[in-house]
Amino acid sequence: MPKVGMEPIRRRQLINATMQAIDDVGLADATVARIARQAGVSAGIISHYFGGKDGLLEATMRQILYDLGTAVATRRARLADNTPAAHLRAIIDGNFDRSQVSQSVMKTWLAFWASSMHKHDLQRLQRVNDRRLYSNLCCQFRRCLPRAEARRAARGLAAMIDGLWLRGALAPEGLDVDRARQLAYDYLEEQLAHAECPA
Amino acid sequence: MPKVGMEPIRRRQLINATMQAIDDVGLADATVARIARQAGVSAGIISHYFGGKDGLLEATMRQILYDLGTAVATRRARLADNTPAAHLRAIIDGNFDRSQVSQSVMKTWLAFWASSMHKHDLQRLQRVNDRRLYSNLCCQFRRCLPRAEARRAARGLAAMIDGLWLRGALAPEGLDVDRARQLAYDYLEEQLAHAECPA
DNA sequence: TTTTGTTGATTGAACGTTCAATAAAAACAT
DNA sequence: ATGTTTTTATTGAACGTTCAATCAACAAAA
Repeated sequence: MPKVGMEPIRRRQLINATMQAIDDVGLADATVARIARQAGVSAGIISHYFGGKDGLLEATMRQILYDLGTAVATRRARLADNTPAAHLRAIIDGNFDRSQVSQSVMKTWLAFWASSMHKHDLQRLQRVNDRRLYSNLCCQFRRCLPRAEARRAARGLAAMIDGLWLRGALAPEGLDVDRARQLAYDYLEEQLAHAECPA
Repeated sequence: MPKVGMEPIRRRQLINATMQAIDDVGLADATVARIARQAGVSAGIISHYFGGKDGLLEATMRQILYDLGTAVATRRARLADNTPAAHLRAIIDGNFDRSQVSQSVMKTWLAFWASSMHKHDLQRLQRVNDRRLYSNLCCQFRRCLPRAEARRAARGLAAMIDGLWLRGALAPEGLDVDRARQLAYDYLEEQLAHAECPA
């Protein structure tokens, strides 16, 4: 089976297998043996490509963050108009696309959230993402709100997005994407209602 | 040291030690040895009083849920007036009191959230709490909103509360309780703005 | 003396990592 | 084309560590 250029393939395989394993049995029971089996490879290969289990978990979180960033960036790139509202809706959409709003990605997110509070490497990654969301929101609100109110609105919308997302991850029936997005839209509109927005 | 009636004392000690250990090193590294050391007792005592580690973790989550329920119930019991708004504010207050908004409780909550997705016993507990919050909110909104809109408002406010709470748990600077509560209040007011509320 | 509470060494299972062995593809030589 | 060597990819058994659970022994109160 050995061919050249297997590295990117195996890395992707193992990252996907990690998410699937976390979805299946949770981070605590996602052993290297299970992940490897899920990917259809041997356990030793994980250390070979990622240096160890920690490296694989970090790479998995990086992948998720990258996918999220891409989802947001893509929607902001092809925007109908340049209004703050359009940008903010694109950010909301990106966060609720999340490459895939699959159960496995949401569960993995939640597992990493909990884990990142004590693993320094993961915490760094998580902070970057958190700040990016807040800063993107704040930047757009700032275009039609005073600084203090822009911050307030950004904090509120960020909390709303994460909250909808969290409850979707925890609910057995899963996340109703359209309903969640609508609630975020509604909140956004209220925040902009009393603002003087440029066209 | 052995005296009669140690059971409730030891149980409380070990539950508190569990939260402290989770705060210190996370659920994954909160071993029975560590928890027992934190409580100043031997490791064996955990199996004696809780049947095992799982029993201790479930008891810890139960305690947190109980404290939350108490915090909400207490505030709803001594209400200035009987308006939906007053009840809803009491629910918000209770959720942001949470007996203590300490880092250890928030971290423990988050750890249990992640864990509850794969441990059946914890999932049951978590669902009960989730439904209780939603149902309490919905019930009050229902007093001045049509059913569909009451549900929408309840979902939104629940998401806002959990989201603020989640972001507070993840933020290194911790949760700014007053600011979070104010954002929840603001959202509540917007939801009630277009409603016909009884006095 | 009996009961209740507690200890901590021991046990066995499970885990991540390592590494010698292996196998196939690629490169090279003929 | 064919045979040979080198490189790359992969395996899986063995190892050392860590952990939760157990239980015989013990201590203090009743």
